[in-house]
Amino acid sequence: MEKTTRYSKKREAILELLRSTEEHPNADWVYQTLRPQFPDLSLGTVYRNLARFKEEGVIVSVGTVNGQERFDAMTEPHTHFICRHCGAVMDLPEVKATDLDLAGISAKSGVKIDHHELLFYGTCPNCTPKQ
Amino acid sequence: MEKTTRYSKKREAILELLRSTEEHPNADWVYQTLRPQFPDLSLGTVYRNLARFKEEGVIVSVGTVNGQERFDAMTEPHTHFICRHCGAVMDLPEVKATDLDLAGISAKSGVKIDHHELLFYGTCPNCTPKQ
DNA sequence: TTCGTTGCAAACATTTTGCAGTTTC
DNA sequence: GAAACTGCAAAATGTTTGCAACGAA
Repeated sequence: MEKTTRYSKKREAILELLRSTEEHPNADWVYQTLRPQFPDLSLGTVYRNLARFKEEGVIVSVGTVNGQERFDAMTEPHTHFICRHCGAVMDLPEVKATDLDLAGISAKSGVKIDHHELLFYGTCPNCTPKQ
Repeated sequence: MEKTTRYSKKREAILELLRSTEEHPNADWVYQTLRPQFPDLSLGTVYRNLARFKEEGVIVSVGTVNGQERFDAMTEPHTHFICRHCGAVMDLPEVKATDLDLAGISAKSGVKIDHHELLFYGTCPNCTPKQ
């Protein structure tokens, strides 16, 4: 039997928050940010809903930074930059990995591709010492 | 004072193993694989040396798959495919993210880039049911 | 002999899970 | 009222670390 879905104020708030931020947050950031509004929110609920959103495909995992998974509600593939110093994750709209022949790649390699991530690593402007 | 480096048979074996495999292994795979040869090897040593190699730039982290970090001794950027089902990580030599104007990107966005990763996600041939 | 390296086990951090109470429908 | 959802706290998992013993130079 399929599991039906019921409304949940907290789930709605978590997704709203993910959609309204450019932080590419981790679970704890979501938890801390929603706490003022939902004092009885629990970290377990955040994790459960993030996992659910990921399964549903409503959000995407950008990767793991300093041991913590980072999420993005922008699910179309786009490019990210990860600062090794402060751990910030930001969009890099300057770069597009669009001209990728996905069908051709699948055909040649035999893999079925459903998503891709282009990640740049380095030092963000804030962490670059201005001399 | 700078720390000097001393020879270590186990460190050498760990790096050798990383260089000789296409598995893109995690720490535990390295540990398990070297155990027959080094029955007194400890997981802590594996982690310590992996961290060290990463700092030295001799190996690179491909990303985190099912909560475990995966490594690659091929440090020049190249494309990887990650199977969502079995967690296998493999090279995708068909795809090249070479025609990226790194200098131009840095100039436009203000970030300093030292590495990049192009990751494809999906289902590998082994996990594709052959009907 | 010095000090870098390791084994071991304890400590840590993040994420997952079981269960009883709450909320949605 | 049934079943989904949540809080809480305990458990599980991957990784790091302190310390005493070991090994290289």
